[in-house]
Amino acid sequence: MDHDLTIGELSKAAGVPTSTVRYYERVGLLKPEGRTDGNYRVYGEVALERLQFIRAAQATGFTLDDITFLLPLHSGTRSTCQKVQGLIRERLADVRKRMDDLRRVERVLKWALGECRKTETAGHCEVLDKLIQCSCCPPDPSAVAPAGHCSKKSS
Amino acid sequence: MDHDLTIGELSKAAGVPTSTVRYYERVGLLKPEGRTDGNYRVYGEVALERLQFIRAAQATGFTLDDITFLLPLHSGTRSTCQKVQGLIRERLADVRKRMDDLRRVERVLKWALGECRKTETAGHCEVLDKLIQCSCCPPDPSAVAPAGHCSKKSS
DNA sequence: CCTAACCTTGAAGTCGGGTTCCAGGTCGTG
DNA sequence: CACGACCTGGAACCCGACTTCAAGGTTAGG
Repeated sequence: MDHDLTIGELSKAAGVPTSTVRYYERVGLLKPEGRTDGNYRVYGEVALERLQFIRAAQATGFTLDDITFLLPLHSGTRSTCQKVQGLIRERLADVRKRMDDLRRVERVLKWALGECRKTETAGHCEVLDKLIQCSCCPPDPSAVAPAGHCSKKSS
Repeated sequence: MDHDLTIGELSKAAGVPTSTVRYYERVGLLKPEGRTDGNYRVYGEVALERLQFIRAAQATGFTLDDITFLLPLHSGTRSTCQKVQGLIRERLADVRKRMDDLRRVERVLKWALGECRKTETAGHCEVLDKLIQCSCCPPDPSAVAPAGHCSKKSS
């Protein structure tokens, strides 16, 4: 193992386009170990791990900028636990806020679905008018706000 | 209450820059109720609610395009309950998937935080190495993860 | 009446995270 | 030694979501 990889092999192995790998190099995230005689990039296993780390970190919501900071930690540097913890806590707060928002949206959508079923027999689906009024997207002003269906927190 | 708002008041109330409000108007998300004699935009309470919803939805990862999805349906269609329900259900599925993803990420981050504290004394923060191993498997399967490095829990 | 704070439009700029295009150079197989 | 598949650098382009700029109009307070 530990056989060297071309950029294409690396890309394939990590499921990332070569263009993206070169882009990561441009922004300083992932350097090749060296070059061949023909000036091809040469990567080792470590690069694959790094690349996978980058994608994983991205998937958990870290920006490339964050990752620039995380990477040195990942490979070898020590005892910056405090900084790492700070970053993790930030992400965590972020995640929680997003979950709250999602729950709100879910509540609205669920309500809308039920409402829609109710009005189905009426021949005209009015739920969107209502949904629009409490959530988004303007109807014409004539249709505005007959009821307090939005403001309820419970019920 | 329900007094009209200028764009500045609306912005302040929602915590969104006026430039953004105008941008939302440009892309068809939020129209003013009308204009004053001096050609100032006039908004009502409804607009504030909409704006807040837009921001909440955005924060959960919906694009502005997603948020626009109700508009075409709204205008003049009737008895489209089925279509509407389909769309709502789609969004709902979407929301739930996002919540799952978020929960997964949250779990990983929480674990990482605890782990980080544990390994602190070891002098080297190893939590990131570990984070790689459990946090992969991205939301978009096409993007990453060709082969097994996701499923292995230890290495 | 003057001034400062607010508003108007349209166009251009920014930023993150890439992708695409060009004009070649290199490798391995028949 | 020719062919296609791969690689090279650099620059340009793309998209979403804004922000900023320029040049001027409106409005409230002193």
